[in-house]
Amino acid sequence: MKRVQNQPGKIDIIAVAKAAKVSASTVSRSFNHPGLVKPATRKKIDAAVKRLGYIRNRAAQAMHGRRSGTIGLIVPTINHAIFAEVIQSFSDAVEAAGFTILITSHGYDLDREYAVLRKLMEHRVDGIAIIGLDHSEETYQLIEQQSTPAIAIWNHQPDSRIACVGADNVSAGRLAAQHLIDLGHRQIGIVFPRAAGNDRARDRWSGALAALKEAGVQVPDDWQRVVPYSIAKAKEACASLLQQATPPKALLCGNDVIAQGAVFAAHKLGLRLPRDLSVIGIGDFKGSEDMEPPLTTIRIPAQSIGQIAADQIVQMIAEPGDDILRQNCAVKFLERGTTAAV
Amino acid sequence: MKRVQNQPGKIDIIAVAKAAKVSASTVSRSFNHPGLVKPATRKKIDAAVKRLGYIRNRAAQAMHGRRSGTIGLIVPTINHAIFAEVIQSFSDAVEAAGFTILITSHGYDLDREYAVLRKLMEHRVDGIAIIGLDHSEETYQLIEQQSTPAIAIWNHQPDSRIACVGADNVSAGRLAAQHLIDLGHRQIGIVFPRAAGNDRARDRWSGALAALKEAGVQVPDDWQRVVPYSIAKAKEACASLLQQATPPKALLCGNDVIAQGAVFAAHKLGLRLPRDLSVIGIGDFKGSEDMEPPLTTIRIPAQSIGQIAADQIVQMIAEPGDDILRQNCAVKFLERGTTAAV
DNA sequence: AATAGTTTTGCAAATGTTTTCATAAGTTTC
DNA sequence: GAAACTTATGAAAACATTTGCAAAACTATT
Repeated sequence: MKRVQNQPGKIDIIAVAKAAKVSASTVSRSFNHPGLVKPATRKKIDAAVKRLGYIRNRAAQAMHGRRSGTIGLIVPTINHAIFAEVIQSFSDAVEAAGFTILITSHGYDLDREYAVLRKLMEHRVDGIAIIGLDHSEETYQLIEQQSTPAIAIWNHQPDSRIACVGADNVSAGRLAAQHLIDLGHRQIGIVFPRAAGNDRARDRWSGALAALKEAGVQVPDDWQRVVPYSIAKAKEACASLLQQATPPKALLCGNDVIAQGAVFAAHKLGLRLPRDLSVIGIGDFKGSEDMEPPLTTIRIPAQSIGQIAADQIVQMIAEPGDDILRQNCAVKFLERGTTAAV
Repeated sequence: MKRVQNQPGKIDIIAVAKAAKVSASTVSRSFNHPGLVKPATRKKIDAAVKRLGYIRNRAAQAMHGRRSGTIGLIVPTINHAIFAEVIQSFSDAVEAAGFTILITSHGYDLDREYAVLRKLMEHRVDGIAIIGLDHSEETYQLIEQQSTPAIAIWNHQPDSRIACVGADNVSAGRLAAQHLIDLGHRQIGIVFPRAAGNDRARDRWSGALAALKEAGVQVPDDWQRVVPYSIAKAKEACASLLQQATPPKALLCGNDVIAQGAVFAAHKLGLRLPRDLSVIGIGDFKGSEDMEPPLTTIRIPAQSIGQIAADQIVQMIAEPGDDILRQNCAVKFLERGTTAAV
């Protein structure tokens, strides 16, 4: 039995070719190298495409060593203000260049990170962007071995193993601590996220500690808290910290989410900011500026990091080279309403 | 010149087959139907895979009418707390089922939405998830014509053109208004996002207005504001609203972001919540509960909407059917600290 | 009007996998 | 120890494209 058409709904390039009375090669060329086909022919083809509702098959294209047209993005989680911002700007810039992003999250689990990276590679992404520089040896090896262009987003390190664009978290931590010191604070509490698998947090922490040490400030254990990335938990932890017999007069927070929790905790306890307590965050997340009082913080330019990273990876895909590019995006101290001299 | 290998770095299934001294078919089977190949052979193959660092090529698989293993997700923007939450839960559930998500955003532009949808279809996604039910005719036609399983996330409508899982925004709006009315409020201000291309906002608005009308409450133009989705802008607009000669005693906000802006504006003006002013939001975004005071709001269960939608689309991909499934996720009124009787 | 040059097109091979069918290799069973 | 099954493997076709090469169709030049 000869079928009139392979499948009723199956419109492939051959169907288009037939409808336009040309060969499949010409149709393909008309898409990929329009200059090589006569305008009149192209018009016939376009008409057929429209009439039949044909949609090109990237999977089949990808098989020819052509680009898949996708860039893989690996993030710890989508559901945090800070990553949302960088994801958005990265995605916008990458889409403007004609790519689509395949996004995966791993919940700060390095093994899952490796697994999702593998999956992205199965999809033959043209490039990989990944948050941070803290990855398992396996992960790095896979990237190197596959020679897929890859870029780390979010922090800068002069000796990074792969290309990176981001900020220097050590100096972010240092800057935050220095500000409190400059204001004359000596009774300083520290509230940070867990450092394991999170180089951002670790770097900030070490930067802050270094500055504090240089200034001769000691932070007793009672004034330190490790909290997850959550306003509620941070609020709770800060409340308990501040309700001690001798509470600190300033709180240095590992990021703005924690700082927001700290501000709310202070509100709740009836403390007036910045008179009774100074709070400083790191990150300058969306919303930090709009709080009451507006949060003093160290700005990490998420939006421009995302965009620069996108431009960079697109560039690396277009013309692969061997040198590892590293770009440092300056952090910036923003004095707002939550800190004051002691 | 005979090449020893196609390309130095090109490890395909044939290379693996050679290394394991079996045929390519066996290698393929070993991946896709492990039961059909002898354990000993499988072991040899696995060893070769590992040794050569082979990574399967989904693009080539997809060509066989096999699944591409991707699900397309179209959102207005990633960078909003509320979508971030639903994206995250959707993505988690979908990944658990072995899929990866291709994500695109269109910035509330219906034409771009169509364009990104097309792009997703070029990538032969196995299914499509899209936020809301407000789409261009073109978009709907493309979905129907391609017969790709599709689901709308975020709002429920009994007569939706495609499957949907979400909440009823009309009753969310109604509930919010009713609460203020029940508390005895009559002087109520309204702050909403623009309704164009945003059926969520429109529905909430009409629900709220209906409830107000039934209660005989009139809202003068002076007490209404249309603001973009931004804490800063909302804060500003609310501040100006509240600084009028005769300000309202309650603010009904189109979503929690706006409500947060309202709360900060009140703080700034020295108003005490809920004594001097009541504020209610809609959404229950992450963080709303943790504010000071905690925000009274109507909860839209983003997390479970995302998850149900994911399960649903996976199901639709596994066994396509003709009936359109619609699931309503109940909204829930949450009385917290920002509202009080007049 | 024939030649040389250029532009446009089609044929066929190639891409990396899966799958159908056939065959080879093992097991039972009598 | 042969016959009848069962299980494991390989060869080749199929999938939807792209592309190198060569032929065909034009144009320009003499």
